[in-house]
Amino acid sequence: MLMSQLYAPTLRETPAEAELVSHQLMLRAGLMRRSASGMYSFLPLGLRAVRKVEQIIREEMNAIMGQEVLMPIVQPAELWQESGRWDDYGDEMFRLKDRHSREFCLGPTHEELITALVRSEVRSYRQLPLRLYQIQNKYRDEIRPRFGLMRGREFIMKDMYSFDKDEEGLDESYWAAFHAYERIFRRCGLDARPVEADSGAIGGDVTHEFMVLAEAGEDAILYCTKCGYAANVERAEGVDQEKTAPAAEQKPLQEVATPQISTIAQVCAFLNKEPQDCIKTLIYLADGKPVAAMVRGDHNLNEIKLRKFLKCQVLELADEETIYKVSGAPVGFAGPVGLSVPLYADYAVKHVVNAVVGANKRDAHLLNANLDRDFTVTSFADLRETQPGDPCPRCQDVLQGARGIEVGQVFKLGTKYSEAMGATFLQENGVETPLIMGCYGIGVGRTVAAVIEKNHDEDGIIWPMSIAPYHVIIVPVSMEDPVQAEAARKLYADLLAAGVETVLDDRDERPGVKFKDADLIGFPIRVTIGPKSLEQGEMEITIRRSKEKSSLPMEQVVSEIQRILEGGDVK
RNA sequence: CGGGGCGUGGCGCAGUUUGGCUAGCGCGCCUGCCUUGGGAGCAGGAGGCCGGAGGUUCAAAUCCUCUCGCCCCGACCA
Repeated sequence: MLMSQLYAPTLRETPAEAELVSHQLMLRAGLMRRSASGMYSFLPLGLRAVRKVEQIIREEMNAIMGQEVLMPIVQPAELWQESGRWDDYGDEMFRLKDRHSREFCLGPTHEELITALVRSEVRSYRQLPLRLYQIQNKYRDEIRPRFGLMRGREFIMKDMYSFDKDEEGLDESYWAAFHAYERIFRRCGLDARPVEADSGAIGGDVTHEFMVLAEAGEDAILYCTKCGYAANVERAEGVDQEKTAPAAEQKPLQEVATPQISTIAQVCAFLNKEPQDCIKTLIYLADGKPVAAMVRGDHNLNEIKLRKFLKCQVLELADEETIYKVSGAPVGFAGPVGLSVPLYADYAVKHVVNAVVGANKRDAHLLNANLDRDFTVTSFADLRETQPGDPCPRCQDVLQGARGIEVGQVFKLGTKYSEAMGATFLQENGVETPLIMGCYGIGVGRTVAAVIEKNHDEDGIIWPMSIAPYHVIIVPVSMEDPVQAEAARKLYADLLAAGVETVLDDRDERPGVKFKDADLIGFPIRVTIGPKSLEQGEMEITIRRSKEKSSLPMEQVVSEIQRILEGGDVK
């Protein structure tokens, strides 16, 4: 490709719309442009990187017996009504009607479609296992799109669906996908670590997310350096610890006036207490019924855990009116003493002695509240959000915290969709059984963004060889000089002939401009052709990542580049 | 949806508080000269219904009302 022809409009200045480095660089390097909030057009360079990631994914999916299919973006409402998700998905689903007023959506995912596709064709265990995948645009009307490709409303996703005859089969499919993911991300030059995760709306119990550790990541994860445990904070288990400190003496319960003081921070400042001396009592509506949940003052409640524990569909913080009705006080003064609704407490609450709690009375708190003496709880459970510094649920060592970009997730779905949609097969013993499913997604655009997030410097992108839009850029210092121009064109032709993806910067620009663009776009290898070295019959190779330069005789350039390419990535 | 911010040539911004002359600056773009190992220099030039609609006024980028879009923080998610 000739640089003069390549549609890669680079920007000297950073567009105001971008916050994240990866987003800024994708715009500056001319990889993509925004068309609407959360929607992007890929330009040639960006698309080439995307295609390379897709190709790696295809190879690894095919290697585990995945077969590629392509399903529509526009999906009929009926299928979603069958699974119940037409209502569950809510505002996040892009919905539309055709001219006959029939309802459709832009697919946010494809479980329904694939299940429908398979149920009409798979009849027997002999046809299993079946692993189908597709790479397709998906649509979610995100509440807040942000960070360029990290959270768009339109995004490219690979998803594979597995269908097995039993749990063992599902397990095999699951781990095959799991290990394929490890290979995929490694090939993309990413260190993506699997963490235990919550399955969210998709359903299922066993699931891992693949996280690229990065400050820009939207997810918080916890991990243990000793035993290797790693989990999303949404999922990370809390530990029911034994009491360590000797029991302090229980002081008498006492009510204190706390006018206008309702948050933990305010209470602590006012009463000269520490957050861990307090117990937070939160009033929730679980499927419409009020319940109370308690965590220690320095802890946060994990709503996912509470919802699972209560086995309810909808869990939301109670409105002011309900809180008043339940606690007899405005928001901020609820406490366990004398509360009549079911009361669930996090394990850590067990060990708070002489706690500060709300008095269930406006502008008042209680000092020295103690479990059993002053209040009882309906039951204890793991309800808090686990945080860095907490003990590891596996080995009790200290958990570390980090932020991560979720580039992929694997789920064991079980029979949620096959059952709802009647996708069954006949087992060997003739019994009709729902297919056992798994699903496995990778955000392709997000993966590209994560690669850039982890591979850049102040000058621009540093592509790993495996997904670089082009491998090599040839930069003649001046195309005006016929000797340089001739040498550059010859090298260009030779590299193309050798199958090396090459761009020749034939623009009539000063060398500085060409170097800056080359660095910004991030070609892994640059060949500089200048008058001085050319006199010696030499050219100069610069490695983008290390900035390492070496001059060598021009007839050796092609073979040297091939050597570098065969050596895999240039780190 | 709540909170905050922003819409002025392709990009980055000033001007808006306190209405007033032809709407500026840097970068980019076009032409010419010159220059050629890290975003050169000089000269000339093109390009803007100031997001949109309505209103106030002799006069609106500037004041008022409504509206659309975009970004950031939060609740949701690959």
